[in-house]
Amino acid sequence: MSPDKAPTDGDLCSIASTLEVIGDRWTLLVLRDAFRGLRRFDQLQADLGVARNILADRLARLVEHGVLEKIRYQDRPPRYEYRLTQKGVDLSPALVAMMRWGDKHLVPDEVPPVVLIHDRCGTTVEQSFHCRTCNSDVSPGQLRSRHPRTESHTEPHTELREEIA
Amino acid sequence: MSPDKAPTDGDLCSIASTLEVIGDRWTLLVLRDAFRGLRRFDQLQADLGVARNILADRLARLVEHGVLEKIRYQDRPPRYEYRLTQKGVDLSPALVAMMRWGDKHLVPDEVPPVVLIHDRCGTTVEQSFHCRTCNSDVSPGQLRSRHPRTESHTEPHTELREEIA
DNA sequence: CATCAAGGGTTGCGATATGCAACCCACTGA
DNA sequence: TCAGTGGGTTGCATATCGCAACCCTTGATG
Repeated sequence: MSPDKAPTDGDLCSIASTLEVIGDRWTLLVLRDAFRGLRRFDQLQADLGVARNILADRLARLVEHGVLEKIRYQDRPPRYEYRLTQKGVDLSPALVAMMRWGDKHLVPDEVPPVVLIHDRCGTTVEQSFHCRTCNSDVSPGQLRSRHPRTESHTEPHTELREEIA
Repeated sequence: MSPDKAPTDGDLCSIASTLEVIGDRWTLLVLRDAFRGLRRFDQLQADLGVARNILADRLARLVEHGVLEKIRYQDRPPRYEYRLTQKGVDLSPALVAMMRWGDKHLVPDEVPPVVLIHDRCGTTVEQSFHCRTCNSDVSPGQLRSRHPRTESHTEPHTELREEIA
C-alpha cells in the first residue's frame, strides 16, 4: 500500500500480490464462509466470532478488490448481502488446496472430508496437477518451477527448484 | 489456540485448521521463498524485508508444525538452514493456486507467469479440478461442495453450495 | 404511539502484535 | 586484533485487533 515498500515485493510476484488482497486470517475465513453460502453481515459475524469493525473492514476490502459484491437485496429497510464475483469464485482452487492440506495433515482421519461435486454429473471431483505429455497426475514432489526472467535477460536460466531434504 | 474460542471454528474445519498454521502474511511469504529455494535466515530476511524477530518467530512456528526442518549444515561456527519437509512440499497446491489467481486477476498480462514443470518429462503441468466420470476438467463455477455431517446425523443433507450472483 | 428487535454498521478504548534498531555470540579471515 | 557474517534476542514505539457501546432505519407489538 505504501510506496516505500521493499522493492522485491508486491507487484512482481503473483503470490505476494494475491496476499495483499487475501493474505489475512479473517479475510480467508470470510471467503471460506462465502463459499459455504453465507452472505449477510450478521451471519458471518456470528459464525466467525470476529469483531464487527474488523469484519466490516475485511468485507469493504474484498468489495474494493472485486472479490465480493455488495448487493442490496431488500429496500425498506435497506439490507445488503455479499456475494462472490467470478473473481471470487476463481479463488476456490486456493481454498480447496488449503482444505485438502488440512484434511491430510491436520485434522484426525475420522473426520469425513468435504466432498467436491461436479454439478453436471454429480460425481466427485479432485484437484490435481496434470501432465498432458505423460497423461498422468503429478505429485507436488515431482514438480519444478521455472521463473522466466523479463524478456531482455540473456543469463542462463537460474532454475529455482522446490526441493526436499 | 485458547480453549475458549468460538465453537464452530478451528478443529472442525480443515481450512480454519490450516490457517492456524499458515494463515499469516509473513508465513506465506516465507513459504513462497522456501519453494523458490531460499533456506537461510539472512537470505529470507533480506528478500522479505521482514523484521528479524518476526522472521525468527515464523520460522520457529513452521518448524514446530513440521512444515520446515531446521538443519545444521555446518558445525563450526554452527549454521542452520530451513528446508521444506514433505508436509511443507504438500503445501505447493495452495501456493500454486494463489499464484495462478494473481496471474489471472492481479498482475499485468505482460508479466510472464512462472511455469510449472514435470521433472520426469520436462514439459509443463497445470493445476485443475478433474472429473473422472466426464473425463474433463471442471471450472470453479461448475463445482459444488457437499459437507458430510458427522455420521449419526440423520437430517436431510443441507447442501451448501458455492454460488455466483 | 411507545417501544422493541433486527440488520448493518461506526466509535473509543485497552490489549496484542509488529517494525525497527541495537545488541549478542561464535566463529573466520586478513 | 579487528572487522565481517550468520543467526538470532531484547526494548521500545507504533499499528492492528478485540470488545463493548452506540447509531440509524425500519417493521412488528402492545
